[in-house]
Amino acid sequence: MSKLAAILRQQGYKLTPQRRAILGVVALSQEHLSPAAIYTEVHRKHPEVGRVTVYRTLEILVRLGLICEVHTGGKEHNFILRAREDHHHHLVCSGCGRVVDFASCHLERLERKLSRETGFTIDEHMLEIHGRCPQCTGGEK
Amino acid sequence: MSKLAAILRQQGYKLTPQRRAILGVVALSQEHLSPAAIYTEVHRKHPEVGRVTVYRTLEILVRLGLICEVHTGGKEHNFILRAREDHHHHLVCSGCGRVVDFASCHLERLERKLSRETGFTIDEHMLEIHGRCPQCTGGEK
DNA sequence: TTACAAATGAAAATCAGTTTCATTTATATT
DNA sequence: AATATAAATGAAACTGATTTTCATTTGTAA
Repeated sequence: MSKLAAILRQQGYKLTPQRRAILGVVALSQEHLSPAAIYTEVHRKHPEVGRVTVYRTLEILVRLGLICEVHTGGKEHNFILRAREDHHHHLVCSGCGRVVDFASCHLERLERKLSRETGFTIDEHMLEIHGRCPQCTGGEK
Repeated sequence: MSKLAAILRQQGYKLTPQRRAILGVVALSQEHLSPAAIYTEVHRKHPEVGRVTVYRTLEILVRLGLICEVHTGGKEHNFILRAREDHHHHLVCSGCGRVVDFASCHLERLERKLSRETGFTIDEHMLEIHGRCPQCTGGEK
């Protein structure tokens, strides 16, 4: 039984085949999780799993703090596995859409300063850098 | 003629009664603006103004840089009046939606490093910090 | 086994936002 | 003031993600 499954079980949730399938995909996912992507992936192997169940399972995972939502601005919800220690951001090419991850953002100093000056408790930050990759730099739009 | 109206006019946009009404509400608003809230407010006094026009007007204001979007996580879009023309970011309270501007982000070093390592030409960055303001820190939700 | 609360999924509902398109209108030009 | 016309409007239909409803199924503890 996977680690995620064990935690669910332990918290009193039933371990259905659908949930197992969803947890499997979530656990393996290295990227951001959108409900749609998870549904597509899960549904390919287990056509008996419905969209609603994906949403409900993600809801549970959020409630248990195993994944957390990132607010990317689009209309989809996006989640990331919380266990992952590798906090990272994206460098997006506005030419071809290529995305490069990067980890170091060194915003801690800034966050501490802001916290001190405003009294805010800082939870998270969203950083995205836009530019053009080498292939797109010379060219058109 | 209000300042916002003058700018619109100057940019070649027609000054319709609907737009005047919307600009009036936007100009007075101290908090962040959701399309729904603006529609409700405008529609109370001018029932002839439709939802679509609110969306379209907000779109223009964004295009002109007079308001900018903040990502608060809900499904609604949220905008704030952009008083300042210089580069700045937002610290958003996830409790009450209060927005504090801040200017220093010191991402130049990071951008140079990324540029060197990836070959990207960096154009801009998007940074938004989320947390809870002093009033919302102790409490519920 | 059995009992039953929990879980499921098809379909309908919601909700913010967008698109379509026939009609109206602000504004520049006579 | 009258006219021409591109821009603007709004009702209604649409979209796409998410949520709700509800009849049916199913883990799991007893």
